[in-house]
Amino acid sequence: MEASVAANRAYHHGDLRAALIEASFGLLAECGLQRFSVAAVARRLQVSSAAPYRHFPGRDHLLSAVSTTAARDLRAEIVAASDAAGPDPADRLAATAGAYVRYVARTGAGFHVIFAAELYRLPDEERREHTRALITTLVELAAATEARSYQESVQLVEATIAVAHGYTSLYADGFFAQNASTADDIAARAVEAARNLITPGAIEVRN
Amino acid sequence: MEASVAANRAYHHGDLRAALIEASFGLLAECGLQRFSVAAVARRLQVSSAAPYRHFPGRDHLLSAVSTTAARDLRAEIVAASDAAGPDPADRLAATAGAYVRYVARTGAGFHVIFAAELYRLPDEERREHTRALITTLVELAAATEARSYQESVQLVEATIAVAHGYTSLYADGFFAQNASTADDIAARAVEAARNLITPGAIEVRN
DNA sequence: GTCTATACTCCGATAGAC
DNA sequence: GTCTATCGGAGTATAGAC
Repeated sequence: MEASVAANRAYHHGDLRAALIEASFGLLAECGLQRFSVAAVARRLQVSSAAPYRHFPGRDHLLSAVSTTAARDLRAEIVAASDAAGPDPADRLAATAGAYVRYVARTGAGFHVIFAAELYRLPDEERREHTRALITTLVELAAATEARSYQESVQLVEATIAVAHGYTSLYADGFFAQNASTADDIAARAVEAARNLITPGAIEVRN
Repeated sequence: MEASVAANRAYHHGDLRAALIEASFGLLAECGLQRFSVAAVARRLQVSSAAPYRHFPGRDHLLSAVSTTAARDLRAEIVAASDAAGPDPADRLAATAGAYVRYVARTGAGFHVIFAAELYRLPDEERREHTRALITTLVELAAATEARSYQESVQLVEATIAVAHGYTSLYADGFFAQNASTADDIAARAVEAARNLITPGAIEVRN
């Protein structure tokens, strides 16, 4: 997999396929999914616009590979963040919101890329494995809280992801620009918000 | 404002400008901001692709007009929803999340359109008035809760909007498609999540 | 105020040389 | 495996007829 030859004089790359995937993240972080294009990725790597088509049949297949990588890496960072959050199941689930915000702020590839509508019809088994694993990990973290049913766990995951994705999306759209907030600031707020909504039971104590 | 002449035989419209704005919402709801184009709106109204440029200098100016309308209408629905939510300030603020989800599900124009990055440089005073009014309304609803400072009110608004926008965004991306959830279902979940995170103080009671 | 027609740019994708 | 060259399509925007 890795390019064993240090210097690759021929044309540009030893492993254009991998370089395309990596460069796609940079493009996504800068321009978003909307303006993602094969031509732009090729420009970024200073190869011709035709070169990527030797490695991917089309734009969507490249995006599918990006989705696969993102699902794998995001899941790893979520696991790491929840492990670092300590033993409380609610803290562990809330930590995933922070991991999500930081990952997407850094790479540009969030759920809108991982589960992009244009990928649904694309039967990429590797991608589906990784996205399934990501969802499974999240649901398990939710199930460890006082969630009473699978349905409730799923809805808890959805709420947590919604918070994280909402903050991320608004951050990417420059909504927090006037505050000069960093990604870590936003991540912290997302964790706090997620933590609050994970334990609604405590609210009943008010009465 | 309204087309007083019932039938307008000449070409296509009595008020193409207004028709363009209205049709833009439909396009946004179906295709999203990403694929929004002047040409597509023109097609939808069965006018030539050149016609819109008699009313708007370019794509961004049309989007700015859409943003203005969306900010005005969304604010009105938020006010109505919070008034319908009763006297509790937390309930009133949480209701805005539901109003947001329903409005965006119906029209396709959320904060990503109202505060679209491409509009920042466009000095449209009418748009800025309406967006300011929208934000002010939200912050006032937040200030009515036990928020202790302006900064805390703003962050409460941000959290509420993040939840609503996150649910909306995931809904638009088809994330809840397998559940066959309706927009009202999602809105209800957004309200519940928002309600939970607005009163974090109750959590302290656990200890 | 809307039309037709057109120029320009960008992207997706393919053909064929090397 | 990458190149150059090219086609077809879509979008932005303008010019000029009506």
